[in-house]
This record gives sequence, C-alpha cells and structure tokens, in this order.
Amino acid sequence: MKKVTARQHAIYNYIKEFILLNKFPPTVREIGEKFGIKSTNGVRDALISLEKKGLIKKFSRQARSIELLQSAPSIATAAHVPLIGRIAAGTPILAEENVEDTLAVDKALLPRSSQIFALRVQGDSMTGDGILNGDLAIIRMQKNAERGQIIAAIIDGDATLKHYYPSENRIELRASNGAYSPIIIDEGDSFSIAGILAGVIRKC
Amino acid sequence: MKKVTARQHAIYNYIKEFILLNKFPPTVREIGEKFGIKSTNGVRDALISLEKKGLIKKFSRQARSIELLQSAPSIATAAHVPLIGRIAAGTPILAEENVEDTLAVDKALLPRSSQIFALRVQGDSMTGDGILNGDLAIIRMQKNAERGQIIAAIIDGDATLKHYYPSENRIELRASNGAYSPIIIDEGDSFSIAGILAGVIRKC
DNA sequence: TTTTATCCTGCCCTTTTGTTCAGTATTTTT
DNA sequence: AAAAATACTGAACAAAAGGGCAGGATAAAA
Repeated sequence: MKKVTARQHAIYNYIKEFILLNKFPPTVREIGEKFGIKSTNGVRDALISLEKKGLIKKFSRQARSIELLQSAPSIATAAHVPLIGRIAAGTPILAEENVEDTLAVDKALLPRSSQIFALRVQGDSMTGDGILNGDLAIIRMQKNAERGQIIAAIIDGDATLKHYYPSENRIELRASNGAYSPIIIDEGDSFSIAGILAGVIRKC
Repeated sequence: MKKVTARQHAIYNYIKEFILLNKFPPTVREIGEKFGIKSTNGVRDALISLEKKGLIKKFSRQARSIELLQSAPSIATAAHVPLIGRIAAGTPILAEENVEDTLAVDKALLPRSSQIFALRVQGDSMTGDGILNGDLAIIRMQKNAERGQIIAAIIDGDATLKHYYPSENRIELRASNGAYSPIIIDEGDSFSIAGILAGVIRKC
C-alpha cells in the first residue's frame, strides 16, 4: 500500500471526468464497463485501494456515493456576494429588495466568517484611497468601526464610503479627495454603519 | 403547470443543499424522509413537476441521478484566471511555471472571448489611476495597444503597468504618479506588451 | 362548476447497485 | 523466498432505489 498505481489513477480520472460530465458519480458497474472489468469485485478492489490512499471516499451501501477528496479546487474558490443597490427605507441592508445582483468574488479576497456585500461607488470623493467612481466596494458587515477606517455609512438611506472619525458628541465622515469637506453627523441624525471596506473591484 | 410551488421549491433547495454537502444527489427516499413524505411516489410527483418546469433533469432508472439545471449560476458567473508571478525569461506569459495561483473573478467583470490573466501590482507608480501597491490587475492579453491606454509591459522579464505613449522610434511608458519619470524604450530594448488593463481587484 | 394540477398514501414490482465469498495469476515488498 | 498488495473472474445475494398503479384530498385555474 504505497503509491497509486497507473490503473488506480486511470480509474480515479474516469470518476473525475464522469462527475464533470454528469454531475453525479458513476456506479461500480459503470466503471467496470469502461475498463473492461467483468466483475464488480475487480472495481471494488481498486476503489478500496483508492480509499485507503485517501483519494476518494465511499459511503457504504449507497449508490453513486464516491466522493473525490484530493480535487476540490474547482468551485470552492468563488463566493457569491450580493450587490446592494439603493437601500429602501426601514429595510435591512441584505433585504431582498435591496439586492440588485450577485457578484462572484474569490474567497481568498474575503474575510472569513462574516457577512459580506458589495456596493457600487458613486462619486469621486475617495480617489485618495484609490477608490474611483463606479468601483465595486466589498463591505464586511459590522456595526462599529475604528477611528480612521473606511466605512460604508448609511445616511438617509444612501450608502457612502468615508473615513470614520468619531468624537464626543458627533461623528465626522471624511473624504479622501481634498475637494470634499467632511460630513458632520450630529446626534439624532439618521446614520448607521453598514460595515467596513474589505476590498475594491473595478472594471476598466 | 405554471409556477413552482413552495413545496417544490423546498424540495429543489434540499436537493441543492444535499449536493453541496455530499457532492452527489439524494435518492427519492432520502428526499421523502426529509419532508415526511411516506410514499416514494409523493416525491416522484414533485420531481416530475420540477422536471417539467425545467428546474431539474432526471435520468430514468438511475440511482442519484437528479441534475440541477437552473442553478448553474453558481459556477457560471465565476471564471478562473491565472495569477502570474515572475515571468521566467523566454517563456510565454501563461506558461505553467509563471502561474502563481488562480483567482476567481466574476465573468461580468471580464471581456468575453479573450485570454485574461492577473498580475500583482508592485509599487505606487499608478496611484493616479486608483491602482495601489498590492492590487491585482486584471489584464486582457493583446499585443498592441492604443495611445494612452494602461498596458502591462514586459521589460526584462518583469511586468509593469504604465500608460502607453508610442512615437516614431521609441515608446514612452508613463506613470500616473507625478513622482515617477517616464520610462523610455528605444528600439532594440527588451520590451513587449502583455496586454491592457481590464480591471483591478484590491483586498483591504 | 368542472377541470386540472398538486401532494399525498400504500403496496408491489423490477432494476440497479453495492457487497461478499471463493478463487487465480501477477507483481511488488519485505 | 515468503508475505502482501494488485488486479482480476464468476457466481450469488441483499439492500437500495426508481417506477407504476390505484386511488384520495385539496387547491388553483378555466
């Protein structure tokens, strides 16, 4: 029980191709037919070997239950995040009516274990941070932020990106483009933090 | 036979989840068990409806052979582009030894029907265009460019992003950060256009 | 109201499919 | 050389799984 033999590898590859083509794994007999193995037990031996070597997983007595272990890379790398358009008054951000579309993003670019959404940037107030008009901002949902971080702020139902500078009794939201003056949020104003900036995606 | 009923949708969703979890579709009985349907025929009716409505495909008399049709978006919206590290001398850009990783990108962000790769931006010479150090630049492969476009240029095996300004007997590659002077390429210098900028992805 | 579709039960049948047992020949390890 | 793993045949078995028939109760559409 050392290496994967050529035969075993061929069988493994066939299973892989079969799944790619059919979306479900082949039966023992289908494999046997492909390789001219007349006894189901011949295939069985190969499958047991492949399982011992950690290439596949079989679920006992279940039809078409071969699972490939080594080769998971295909789909797993992309996550789908909702693209938020306008935020309807009184609705949570991720409410269905706010979702304009979904966007595939590589998981490596996202923080794990938190809710994420995307927002289309309007205006050039954040060009100083390399965020241009029309960019998609990836936002990690959270209710609080640290001083200076770039946050997605909800002001009167509109979402904007700004640097967060809180003080005693008011919050200052600063742009990174010198042409814009800070927005001052006083107590009682309609304001909330939707999340903090986790990434930017641009189509040129 | 019009809309998908709530029940049918629930069953469809269960199949979807099951596949996600197990990598292979459930049996008729497994579905029935989940929903408290005691007769396989109860499930069968639902599956026949779902098939009529084009949501699934069943292969007759084959175990675990339900295939989801509508829910292709999960894969279809993402494309995998190679992330190019250093470009080994004399190799084509997409040669395997140059590929550092692969990156999932939403197809909507990519130009169709052309070869695409990604490049990690080194340095801050293009901050004027909102391209920061460490950003991933999405490049559409092509050998020529128009004046002023942002290109990925290969100079002595290294790839850089610059604005392309050709003239009679030399090429000027301009940065968009004022602190950098243009690079002048004379005839005979090792230079080639790898492609033009098609997008930017940043992780904050 | 009549028809059609949905969503079931219950029972039975047939096919599909995984498993097991008893061997055999060959190759690889130890 | 002996032991272990590979790579099968062949037959038989039992469980798993899909399909069919005969309804029934509701709900939705015509």
